[in-house]
Amino acid sequence: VSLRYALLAALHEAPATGYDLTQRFRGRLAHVWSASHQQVYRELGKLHEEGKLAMTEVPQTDKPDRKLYQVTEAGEEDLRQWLATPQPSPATRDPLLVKLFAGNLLDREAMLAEVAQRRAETREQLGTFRAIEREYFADLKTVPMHFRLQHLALRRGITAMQASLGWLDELETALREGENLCTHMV
Amino acid sequence: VSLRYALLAALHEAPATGYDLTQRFRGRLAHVWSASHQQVYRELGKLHEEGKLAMTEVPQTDKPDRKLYQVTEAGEEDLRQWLATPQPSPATRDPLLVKLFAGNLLDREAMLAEVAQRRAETREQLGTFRAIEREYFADLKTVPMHFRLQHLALRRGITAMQASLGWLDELETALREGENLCTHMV
DNA sequence: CCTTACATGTAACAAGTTACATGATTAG
DNA sequence: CTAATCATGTAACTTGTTACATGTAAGG
Repeated sequence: VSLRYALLAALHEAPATGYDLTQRFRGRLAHVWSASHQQVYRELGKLHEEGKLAMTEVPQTDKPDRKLYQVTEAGEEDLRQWLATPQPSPATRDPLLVKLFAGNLLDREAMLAEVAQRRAETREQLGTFRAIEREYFADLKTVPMHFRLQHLALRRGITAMQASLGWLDELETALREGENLCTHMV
Repeated sequence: VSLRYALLAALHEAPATGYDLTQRFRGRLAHVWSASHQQVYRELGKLHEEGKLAMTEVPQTDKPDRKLYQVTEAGEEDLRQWLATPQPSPATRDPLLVKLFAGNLLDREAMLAEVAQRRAETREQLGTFRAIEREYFADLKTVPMHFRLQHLALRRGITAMQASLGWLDELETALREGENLCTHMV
């Protein structure tokens, strides 16, 4: 149920359109929450219907009109209540880890390629997170509370990516070592 | 689409019933994949219908009969093909991180309570993972390949939990410090 | 000419959650 | 008497993904 609250929180920060929100979920908020534009538009529609969001159409020439959403009092109250309710930790579901349990069916070369790909993705993510850190959290002196918490959230993303890279190295080493030990990975 | 392959991989390791698989997803495999018993039974039914799994009913006295599943050749081929296909990295979706973006709506006491709860859950998970490590991976000398890879998967879970605990400490510190700086968290 | 950015959506499907349902046995 | 473990499922719902649909403008 958290998508709606992710939207409410993001709109509480600053009013935005569905398009903007989709961008945020792929940029600054990628380590926090993710959603496709279809999900975003659908949920915004629902929230608006329920009176949790107010909508203003902003006409544009040359480009399609924008629908700017902002949180209503009802929406704020909803968000406040959700904030007060402890949320369960998210479940882990990583297909790469699943593969490690396939034993002798695993193909070393394919795995090495996948590890390389995963590493590239992870490095890129890490790069964007660091760029965000430089852009938004350069001055660590002037720290209002909400700023510090957002920075902490970002640090979580950064350390997670770093840990991931370290682990991928270990995995690669193990896969390469195996080459000398046995032809079929049994 | 990965649930079916998580099931095929788990059944390739050792034939099992839906009940067994559900237990595995909550125990040894919790850091790899998770699924509720409803999901497991549903997917097993489909896989069996499609001929990817063979099923044997094992009558029991005193307890309900068991339905033991094992991977067929068609299932193995399917799994092999999936293994050869690179899978996307999983998206992050953590409601606790969402909360950090709610700014002035956030209630410090509620957050501290939630952090404490999350820490307790994480510590427990870490405990079980370590127990598994002691039980299954005590002798690091005798290492067949598939064993090493499973150990690596487990190490991933363990280090993730440790990193999580460290971060929760940082978060708690930040929340407490804020108390001295401002009454409302703006 | 082709792709990217801007900006919105619908429809169908797959995956995951929640609630309900049954029924015996064992341990506190 | 109550709860937990064993063992299976159905039904309804919510969430997330994939494919399809439209239309302009700018940049390489």
